[in-house]
Amino acid sequence: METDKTRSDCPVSRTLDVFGDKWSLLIIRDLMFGNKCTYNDFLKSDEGIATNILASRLKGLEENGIIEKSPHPDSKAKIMYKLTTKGIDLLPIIMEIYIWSEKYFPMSAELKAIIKEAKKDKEKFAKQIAKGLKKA
Amino acid sequence: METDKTRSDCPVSRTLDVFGDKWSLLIIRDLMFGNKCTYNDFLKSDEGIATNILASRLKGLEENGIIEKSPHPDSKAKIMYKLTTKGIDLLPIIMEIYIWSEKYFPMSAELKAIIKEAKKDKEKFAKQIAKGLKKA
DNA sequence: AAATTCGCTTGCAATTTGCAAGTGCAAATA
DNA sequence: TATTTGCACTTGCAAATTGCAAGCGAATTT
Repeated sequence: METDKTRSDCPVSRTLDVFGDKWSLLIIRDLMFGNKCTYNDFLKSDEGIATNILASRLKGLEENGIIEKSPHPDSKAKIMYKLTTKGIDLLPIIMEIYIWSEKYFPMSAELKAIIKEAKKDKEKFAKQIAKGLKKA
Repeated sequence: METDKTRSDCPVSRTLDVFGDKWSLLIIRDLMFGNKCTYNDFLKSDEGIATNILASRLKGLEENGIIEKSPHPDSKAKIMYKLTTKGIDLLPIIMEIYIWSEKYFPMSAELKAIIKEAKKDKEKFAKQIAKGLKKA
């Protein structure tokens, strides 16, 4: 998952080099829907990512312009990671993963309800979430 | 990318264990849009997947019910891999990857045109492709 | 002043990858 | 009929990546 592994010029292959990896996708998901934004947030999150892997994925995502660092409002010791526009544009992909996920795995009624809502008008839902992510 | 790495019961995490990996996604993509269906098709395709990795990914995808083997009409020596319904349901995800890809990577005018068409009515496009995949 | 929190880095064993070569069966060719 | 080719893998091995625990410097809290 480091940069520039493919010599393939296939755009999809290049795209998957950027974020087509479980941990990268989970980080992106956490940023979009998990209310998580610091290194420790990601580290402590359910999935159990190892600290060095987290660091390497954050680096990769930043190098590829998907996320960026910014000062955390609470403290100078903290760093806030946030999605760039390029990263926010991944929303529809993550949404479709959730939709597939709901069809094939058990899920809380709460989450099911949100997904049901999202499916009703995907674009509207995406825009709403994107707005929230941009203003932050 | 073998089965059951996560003890996490997060459905998205479990989903990404099934196909959240560059090679798995490229195989799925090849099955959907690449007109590829045999081991050698995948092996010779642009991305340059190693033969052992290909075997392991095919195994994983089969175990997870995304693809299945079937006899090849041309020859008894050949095996035809095809997407199950569960696999075909991944179409919207792959489509969104293409759409993102088109926004951030150079791409042939031909492919751009197809994506433009797909964006006009995603559901219709998906249904069309799904129909083609099911009948085969 | 001391302890804790934060965002990492480092070391190391274990797993996974990538590459090349090989295997066993089916089918086409000589 | 004998032989070569094509197909779907498997195997061996070096190199890279992972997962885990421990450590580290700067900022913050006590």
